[in-house]
Amino acid sequence: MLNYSVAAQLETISLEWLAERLKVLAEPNRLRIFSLLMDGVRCNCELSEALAMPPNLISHHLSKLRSVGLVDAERDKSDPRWIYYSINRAALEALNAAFGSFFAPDRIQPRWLTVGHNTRSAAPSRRA
Amino acid sequence: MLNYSVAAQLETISLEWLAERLKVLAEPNRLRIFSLLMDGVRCNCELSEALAMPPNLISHHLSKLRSVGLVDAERDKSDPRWIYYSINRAALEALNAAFGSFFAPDRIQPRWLTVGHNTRSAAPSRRA
DNA sequence: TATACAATTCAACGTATGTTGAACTATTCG
DNA sequence: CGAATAGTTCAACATACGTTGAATTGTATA
Repeated sequence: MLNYSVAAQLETISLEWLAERLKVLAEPNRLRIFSLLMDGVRCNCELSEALAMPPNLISHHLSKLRSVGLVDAERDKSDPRWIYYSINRAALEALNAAFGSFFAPDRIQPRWLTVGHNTRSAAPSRRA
Repeated sequence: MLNYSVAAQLETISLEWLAERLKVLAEPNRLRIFSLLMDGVRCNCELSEALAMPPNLISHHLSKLRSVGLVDAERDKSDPRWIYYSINRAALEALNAAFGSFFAPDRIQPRWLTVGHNTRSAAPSRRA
């Protein structure tokens, strides 16, 4: 099949795509920041106070969240010193879709399902 | 409120719980192993061959997946050298539930929703 | 103009982690 | 018994990463 390698490559891409986002989210403090942002747009100083973390650390974690598009930033128009951070809903929905499709329990297959269906058995050949 | 700190602690626990699992999953090779296990129970040697990775590395990643209960192991009764690995469906379902509830797009709140609802405004006080 | 404030950037540190290669255990097969 | 097989464990390495403290940028305020 000609499309096989393409499909395989696409799956590889989406797998890397998913891993990259999970890596960004797989950190307790970033999860806390993310959760506060879910409750509403926040600035660095608010997050810093709420989580008792220095502003530069908040800034570091926010940049990671922004690097994968999950968080947006917008300067205050009346006072440009302030930057408001928010969850990018489209990015979050895309992540949910990818996660749900990759980790869907219905994907789990019993071992011996395809025995005899193919020249290559579902069980490993016990001899070389 | 008396239950507040308890609820906060519970949320902290589940947040750490979620972060721990995401950390285990946030690795491309572990995602590949997990995906193959979704297709059916596999032994180390099968995974090793399919992913072109040394058996000790597969073993290392499998132990990480097992450490959070997402993967089970079972020895072959007729030949104890073989160990069959499989996805723990209950653990996967629990993870899906936690992920879906934490990252549900409907949780996203607009910034100014609770203005005037509390003594503490949704906006940070611009002065000390 | 000098001070205060929001936020980022930079350098440095210790720790965690994926990968590699070799050694080791346990069981089956010739 | 000796060789082969499946799998783990151990030591070592380079890299990635979260945290800290200080310096820097840009804007508002007294």
